[in-house]
Amino acid sequence: MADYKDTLNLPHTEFPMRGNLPKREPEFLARWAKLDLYGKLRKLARKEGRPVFELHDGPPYANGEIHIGHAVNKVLKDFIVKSKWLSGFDAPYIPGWDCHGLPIELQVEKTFGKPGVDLTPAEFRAQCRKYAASQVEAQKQDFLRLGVLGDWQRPYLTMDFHYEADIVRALGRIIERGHLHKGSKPVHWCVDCGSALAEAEVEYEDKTSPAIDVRFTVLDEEALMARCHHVEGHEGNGPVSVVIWTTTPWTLPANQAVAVNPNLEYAVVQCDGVGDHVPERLILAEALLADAMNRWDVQDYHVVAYCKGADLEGLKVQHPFYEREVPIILGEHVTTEAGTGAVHTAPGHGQEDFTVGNRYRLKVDNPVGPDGRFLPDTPLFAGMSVFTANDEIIDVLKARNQLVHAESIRHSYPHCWRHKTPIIFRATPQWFISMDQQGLRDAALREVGRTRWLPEWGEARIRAMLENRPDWCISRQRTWGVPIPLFVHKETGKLHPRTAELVEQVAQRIEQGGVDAWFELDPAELLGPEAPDYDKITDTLDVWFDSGVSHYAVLHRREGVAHYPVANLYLEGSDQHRGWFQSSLLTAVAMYDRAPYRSVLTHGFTVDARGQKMSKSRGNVVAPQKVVDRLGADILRLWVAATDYRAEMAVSDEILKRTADAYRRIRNTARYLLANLNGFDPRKHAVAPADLLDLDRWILEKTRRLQERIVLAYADYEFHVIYQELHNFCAVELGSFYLDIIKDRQYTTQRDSRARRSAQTALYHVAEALVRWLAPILSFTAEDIWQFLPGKRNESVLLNTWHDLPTVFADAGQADRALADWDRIIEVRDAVNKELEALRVAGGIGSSLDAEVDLHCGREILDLLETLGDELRFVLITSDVRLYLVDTPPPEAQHYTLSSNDEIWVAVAPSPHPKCIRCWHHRPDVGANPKHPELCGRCVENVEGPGETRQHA
RNA sequence: GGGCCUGUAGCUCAGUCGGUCAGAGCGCACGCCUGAUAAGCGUGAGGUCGGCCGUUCAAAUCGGCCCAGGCCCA
Repeated sequence: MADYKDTLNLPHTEFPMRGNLPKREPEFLARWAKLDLYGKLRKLARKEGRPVFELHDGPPYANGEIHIGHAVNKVLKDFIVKSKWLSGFDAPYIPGWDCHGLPIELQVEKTFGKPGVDLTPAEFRAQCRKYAASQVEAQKQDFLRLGVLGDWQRPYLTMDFHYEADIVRALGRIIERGHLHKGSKPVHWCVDCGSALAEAEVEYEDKTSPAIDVRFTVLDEEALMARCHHVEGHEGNGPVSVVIWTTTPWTLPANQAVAVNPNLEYAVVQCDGVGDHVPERLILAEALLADAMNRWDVQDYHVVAYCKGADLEGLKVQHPFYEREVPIILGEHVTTEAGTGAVHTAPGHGQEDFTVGNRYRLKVDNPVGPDGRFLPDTPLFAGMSVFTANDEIIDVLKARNQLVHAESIRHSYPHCWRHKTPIIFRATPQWFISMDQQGLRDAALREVGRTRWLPEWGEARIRAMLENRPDWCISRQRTWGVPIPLFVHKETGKLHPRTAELVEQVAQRIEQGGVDAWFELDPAELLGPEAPDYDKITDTLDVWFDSGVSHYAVLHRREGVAHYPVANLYLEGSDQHRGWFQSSLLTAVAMYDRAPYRSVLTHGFTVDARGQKMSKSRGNVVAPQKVVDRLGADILRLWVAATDYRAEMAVSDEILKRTADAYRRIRNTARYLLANLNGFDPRKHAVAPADLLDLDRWILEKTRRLQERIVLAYADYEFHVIYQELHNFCAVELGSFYLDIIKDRQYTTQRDSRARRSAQTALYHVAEALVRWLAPILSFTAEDIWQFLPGKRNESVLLNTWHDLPTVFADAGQADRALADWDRIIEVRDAVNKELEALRVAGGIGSSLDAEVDLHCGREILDLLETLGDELRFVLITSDVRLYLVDTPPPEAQHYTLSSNDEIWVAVAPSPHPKCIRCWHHRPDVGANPKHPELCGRCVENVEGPGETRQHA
């Protein structure tokens, strides 16, 4: 049997079928690094004068390994940046890190001990700086490994000296514009440390505390009773008191109000013998009435009136031992979990009290000193330690007949992690950025309206937060942070009159020597002889302020960008509505009266297959490093692309496996394109659009239209749409139709025939387009493909823009008609396939080429199919097709109605003819040429004649 | 407890203003091919559209309640 294999044009490529990504991706990373791809792109952009699109990076915190959420965030940004490059933009990307703050301090403390105790603050800061740098380096390696393109040589770090200096300058500008406010706020306070504690330094342990019920006597009984609904018409008798319950009697000297829940039902209860008290009326939440009476051991009581908590607002009550009238206020934080439903409120001693107190403009009184003792001017309790004062206060209450009941309880209470001693809440002086004193809130809300929020609900979210948020407390009492470099007059408490100038001088010093330049500064250097009159503030800034001014320290500073710091896009997780989006907005509005971004895009959090959050304790964490090592970064990237990131993003082994399946399909499709482009030189062999076969025009038009959708989807950040389109294109249009059909033409026609070159021309354009579509997402794989594509090309796919696909139809109308015709042909093919399958199951055939088809058609569909002539058999991949105008279709023919309402009857049968060993079609003319007894006529012509011609497929 | 959001086949996603049997690809099952072969092709089976109650001639699509989950607060 003669072998005709070498007369065929079989596909061939060195492009490997398997990606072997974990091993090969690092090779591409090395290429890109050597090439300085990012630098080259920037240079190219400048040369071409491209418009800038700036995605400004939100800095991750420089502590710990990156988790999958970091990966998602950076990969999404990378999709956008790369797609912008391909769309012809100059898309700089400067990655950043957030480097100051408590978590790093805690890490450093673990190793080196406490600042000011085990090492000097300056030494401590040096260690923090070193630690942060090491974390940045480690995270950078992981981000790089994901294939994220950016200026990794020069990232921004909030601890860079110039960044630190700009933080100070930003603060200076905000102060100049009148937003700074000095106030006080309760913080966790350890009386043994004599200092504030951060949330992370607080441990909860059981503690025994007094629990007391205290009378706050209502001053205007009539006003109260007027607000109530009375029971049985009588009002009861005796004094009226609201009863509060507290486990911290020592906070009573600072009391400024009594809070009730506006939605709860309150009862006025006639009690004629609580202890040995005279007849009286007590107010407490109805839901807690039975509990309280039980606690107080009172059997004899009855309700004389009811009211809603909201009805009590504004009534005045008498402080139990001071000459002080305090109001009843409303607070949702008041619950019926314990107590009386009335909460004594001391804004200086509790977070919630502070918040609700702000609303009512209550005084933030703090009679307790740093050592936990009442200040000397505190009546009754001066000098006493708060915990020993508890008993004293109970005695005073008793003596004044204001104590209803006292007992002890055991409950969970915050303790200092160092001393293991109970801590207190104590108001301390702090610095705030005022939301309202210079209209910051309103201006910020206005800017929210001028920003595009994606998804749209982001606007409602941040708006609600801004409307309700309190002033921004920007001061911290920490070591590793940027100083609030202010001088405050010892007598007047006022800022130095030359503050603006001084801040700039400090900034310049910090620019040279980092934050230590302030901490080590002798005030006399700046203030001269005035120095003794001023306090040098040693507070540090909230780290949210650090990252919040990146629009100034990064965008504003970078050359080549417009002078105002407005980024095209910020992109972070949806938690940043409270975090960075807000801190950036507030600082930018405070400094410039405008938002730092035009658009804000958010993504959801990663969850497991069941939609539950990831945590070590649940054991459902997916580590990006593991995914990269096992499957490759491109698989991780493809998963990110495939998932609609606006909601939660589910990851699991199965999901990643499916992603890897999809990857393989895409990769193999690309591989097959390359394999069929073997020997194709686009400059020499490309067929002019007018000379292309119909089927090749079809795929080119399909490709052109798909590209339009893909480019649009990139512009809209709809990556999951791209994934679906791309995958379907590979599987459906290409895999099961176009590529399957052109195999015959590719393999059997002559190497340089128009038939074959036409298909290669189409394949070439498809490949050129596809590799670019892939590049932002499957960056490694696209680069891999790029190296194998025929024709002269530059070093990286990213150095190009979307492929300019040829127009193959005269106009859109003609293209529409052609595509619609092919849709009908595909439906005919589907019908034929069903019949072939039936025949195959019945054992009549194996390959579809073993069969012949008889098609009985209505007039219109017949006309359409006839235009393909003999080439219809290639479209159906059968050995022969016979067309009939429907008359009386044979009984074995199956009837089909197309969606166009065309009707066809399909009959298939095994071909009676011998099989051509070269093209595998069964033809009557096999063996007609004695020189080639096993070949069909067309193959003979292709082997040693002029070669067959094709028009359509 | 509050604000914002999510819930369509095993997986990832479509389902425009409520109206032809709820779609696609993958996966799965079965078959074919062996000239894309740790590939490719064909056929097929999978869904109470989270649940309940309403509005409507008609709801995955509108309203209410509930359940599950997420982010941010309390």
